[in-house]
Order: sequence, then structure tokens, then C-alpha cells
Amino acid sequence: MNPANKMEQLSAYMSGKGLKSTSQRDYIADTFFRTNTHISLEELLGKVRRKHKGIGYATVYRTMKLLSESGLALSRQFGDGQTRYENLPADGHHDHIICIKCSKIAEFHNPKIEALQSEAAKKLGYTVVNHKMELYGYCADCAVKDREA
Amino acid sequence: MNPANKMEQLSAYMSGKGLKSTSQRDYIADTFFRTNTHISLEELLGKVRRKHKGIGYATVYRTMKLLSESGLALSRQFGDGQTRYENLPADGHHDHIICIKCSKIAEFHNPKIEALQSEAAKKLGYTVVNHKMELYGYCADCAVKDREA
DNA sequence: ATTGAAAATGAATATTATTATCATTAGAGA
DNA sequence: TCTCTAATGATAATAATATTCATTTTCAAT
Repeated sequence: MNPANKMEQLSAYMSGKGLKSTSQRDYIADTFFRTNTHISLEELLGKVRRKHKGIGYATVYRTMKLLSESGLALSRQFGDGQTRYENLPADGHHDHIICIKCSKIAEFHNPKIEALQSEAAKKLGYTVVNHKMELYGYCADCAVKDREA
Repeated sequence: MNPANKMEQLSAYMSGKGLKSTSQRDYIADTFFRTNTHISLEELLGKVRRKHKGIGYATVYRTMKLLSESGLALSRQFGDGQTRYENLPADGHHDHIICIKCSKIAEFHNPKIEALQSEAAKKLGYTVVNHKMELYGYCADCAVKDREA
């Protein structure tokens, strides 16, 4: 789904609930729909303010909550204390590996794993549509510090 | 792995780092190892204080962080703003596949996938301690209903 | 185009979970 | 036992999230 389609879907969701379209909301949503990564409110606010300087934190916060509720954004917690929002499909998904010491996140994508997932699911009678996979461990830096300690 | 084994493993982890065993720490860890669910600090503190009234929040907090770092607890965020800790089941862990229609959950375990996870992590400089994997799709029943619709 | 009720905004404040500080206490090897 | 180091627990600091409220904006009905 491209950004324009998402805007349409959002509009439908809002009118179905008696919510109003505003320039701020539209601009925040559009900006978000053009991102690929899991973006924090902080980061999104930065992007948004490059064009619309007056937009407040609360508005970004509220808009993302709205997108999350409408199913157009996926809110995720990686354990670093910040909620991040993931824009759906876009250019294909990725999985995450998270350092349990410093919370640094790396991304990867592995088709072989996905093939095995489908296979495992099939044995149980399921058909996989989507998945979420997070690995936890030590990043290179923290592994080194650990050895030194 | 049973609670006693976990205590041993924790002990090994601590002595390897010059950390000390204390009655509070041991009791918190033992209490946690006997849980099945995703427990919050709040809840764990409650449990712990039923026997050891003086134990402070900070100690529970620090102990769980320690368990998390040692790989004996998995911290999870479900989006309600509270970190919860998951005790790794005695009979080995499993992953989940969830039906997006009826929410039925099946469990599976696949060593081949885990090998590929470690491999993928290694390429990024990470060492995997544990993981979380959830597949979403249609169970056999719902796939049928879907075709009928 | 005008109006007015309902909703949204943004600045500021409140709330809550997490983390750090620090004086004191306790563990463990010599 | 002594001594060094880490742990504890009370409290304070931090940071993310949530709420409040006066003002502004939207939008449907006129």
C-alpha cells in the first residue's frame, strides 16, 4: 500500500468516528507513511517540524495513537523505553536483534528462516501471513566490555 | 531447566563477574524462577514481600535486570507501559503461531530456525541469548471458513 | 458565506516507570 | 577477624507518556 492509499484509509477511519481532518494531522500522517523504519515520536516530530515548525509534541503523540488504533501503524516496544512506530509493508519487512545490555537494535532479513517458518506452520495446519521475530543477545561492543570486565 | 538449575546457573554467572550472592537476591531469583507467567516488577515485589517484607523496589528491579542480562529472564513489553519478565519454561522454550481470525494459538519448536538465527546474528556482530518469535496466519479451521466466504 | 457545536491544537502540567545517588550494611577471601 | 568490594534500601532524578485547558479550527447546517 502506498502513502496515498493509506491517507485514504485513514480518512475513512476518521470520518467513521466523527473525527476531523486537520492540516497538522494530515501532515504528520503523510510524513509517517513515507518512512521505512521504526520511528520514535522524537524523530517524527523532528521531521514534521522541518516543514511545520509550530506542531506540538502532543499532536504528534495523539496522531500516532490514532494511526495505531486504525491499524495503519504498528507500535512496538524494544525495551529501550521508547515506543516506536512501524510503517506497514513499505519495501518489505525485517526482523530485529536487540542488545540486552545497551538496547542497540540491528535489522536483518532471512528468507531461509521464513521458509522454515511456513513449513513448521504447515505441519500444524496453519498458513503464515506475517510474523514477528526478535532476537536478544549481546552486540559486539557489549560482548567486548563483558570479556574485559 | 528447573528452578534449582537456574539458581546454579545464576550463581555461576555472578561469580564469573565478581558479584555477590545475597539473601534478598537469592530469594527474588528463586521466587521468579517459580513463576509461569509474564510477571511485572510490581507483582514480583508483592510476592517477594509476602515473606521478606523489607526488600526494596530497587533490589527487585536490579535483580531482574541481572537475570535478564544473564539470559535467565526475558523482558517483554506488551505496550501497557510496564516491563514484564518471562521465566523460561522448564521444558524448554517454544514459539507461537497465532490465528489472526480466531486467535487460536499453537506452539512449535524448530532447532533449524534457531541455528539460522544465530548465524544471522553473528553476521551483525551479535551473540544470541534468546529469542521471541510469533507467526501470524490462519489456522486450518479459519482457512476453510475463509475459502467458503 | 455565516454560524455554532464539536473536535483539535499547543503549551504547560501531571503522572508513572525506570534509573541513579548515597550512606549504610553485608559477603567473601585473606 | 579484617578489609575490600559489592549490595541494599530510601530517596531523588530522569524521561516517556498522558492529561488539562484556553484558544483555534473544522465542518455541517443554515
